[in-house]
Amino acid sequence: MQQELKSEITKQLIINKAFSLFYEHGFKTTSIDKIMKETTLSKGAFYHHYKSKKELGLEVISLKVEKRVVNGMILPLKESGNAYQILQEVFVNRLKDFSIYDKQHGCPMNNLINEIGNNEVAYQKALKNIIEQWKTALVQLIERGKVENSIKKDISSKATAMYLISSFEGIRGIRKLYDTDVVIEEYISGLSFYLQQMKV
Amino acid sequence: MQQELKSEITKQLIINKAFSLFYEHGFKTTSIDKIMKETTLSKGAFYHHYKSKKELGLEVISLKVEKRVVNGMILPLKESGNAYQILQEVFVNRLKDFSIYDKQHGCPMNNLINEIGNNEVAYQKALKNIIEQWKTALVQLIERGKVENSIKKDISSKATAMYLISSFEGIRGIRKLYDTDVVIEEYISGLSFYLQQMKV
DNA sequence: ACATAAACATACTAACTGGTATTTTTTTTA
DNA sequence: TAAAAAAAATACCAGTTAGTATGTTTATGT
Repeated sequence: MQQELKSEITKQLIINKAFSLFYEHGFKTTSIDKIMKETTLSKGAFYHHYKSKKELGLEVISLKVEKRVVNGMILPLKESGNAYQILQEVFVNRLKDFSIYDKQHGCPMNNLINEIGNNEVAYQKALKNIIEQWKTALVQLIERGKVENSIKKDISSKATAMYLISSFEGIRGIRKLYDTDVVIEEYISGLSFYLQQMKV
Repeated sequence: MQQELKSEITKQLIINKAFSLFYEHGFKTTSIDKIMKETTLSKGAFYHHYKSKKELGLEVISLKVEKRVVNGMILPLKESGNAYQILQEVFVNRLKDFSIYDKQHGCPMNNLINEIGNNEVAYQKALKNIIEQWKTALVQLIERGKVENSIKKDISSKATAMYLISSFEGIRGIRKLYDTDVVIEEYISGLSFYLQQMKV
């Protein structure tokens, strides 16, 4: 039982270090050696817990990357309150709350989508799953807004959800190229204008 | 003079093959060996024309990637006609005209932004330059629309331009995860709704 | 036609890659 | 407490990486 715990702790250590390195340097250029040097464990330890780099990648996506999006962008949508206001706050606040590091390094999910999104079907599915969760939560919120009469009834929830997600992920990438927040401020201004028209 | 031409032809050959391989497999995982195997020339030939992979990467960005965006998204904005209509057509038609291959592989620029956009300042600058050109062209078109009275005068051109670019690049990435055009159709629907509100 | 230089080829290096085989250490169980 | 099993370490492998050193071939200018 103590062994089981130890194993779990080691796996978590590997996953956490792997996520950080993938985020900082990309997936392909982060080697198992580099990850294990960070954990101060050996390569043998890695291949005892994981059968391949691919398996690790999938765990990092489904545990770390997904959790980040769920906590930052999905759960806040499910809180009670005015749907329109929640929509506005979540997108704007999240963007403003990012650290400089996170702004410079973009969205971990979006980085992976664009780096390995068309390499392996398994990665594709894992990443798509996150997008679908996000989309579903947005659609639910928008539908809620229609019922409570804070959002216009004639707009397409799915289209709006998809457009919101696209623009958010897009700006997260583009911001990486800049060293100021100007593009983010412009994005927020464009977003606000977009949101306003769906306000009832 | 014949030599100069030969040199230019070889460089173009290398750049073209490099672009295709970067687009298909990503920048980091495409080696000089793979590129030169495609050209049926040798590694010696490569290092005679380029001093490093980085130098090649920068040429691919400034020649091939930039040209693609200029031809597909920027030049069409400068044609005469109703500004609002041009905006709508360029974004929607471009997206619909992509081949299956291009949909599956995303936007070459966006792929690079997310793969190497925070690695090297040189890459950052080259990619940012393309975004800035695109943004400028969009701002000009929107301003033109305001003058000719096809676009509302109270909207921010810069914010709108940035929001349009963000969402376009975002959906190009997300589409890589899917095997149907559903997300693209939703995006177009969301975009149309966004555009409608700026119509005078 | 001959020296010069450009274009390209061949052979190599040292570091790094994902992964394996084997051994040692630690924990569990009977 | 001894055998079994899990956790981790060590040493290795074959293939790949960007880049270099040193050639050979081809064009150019005199």
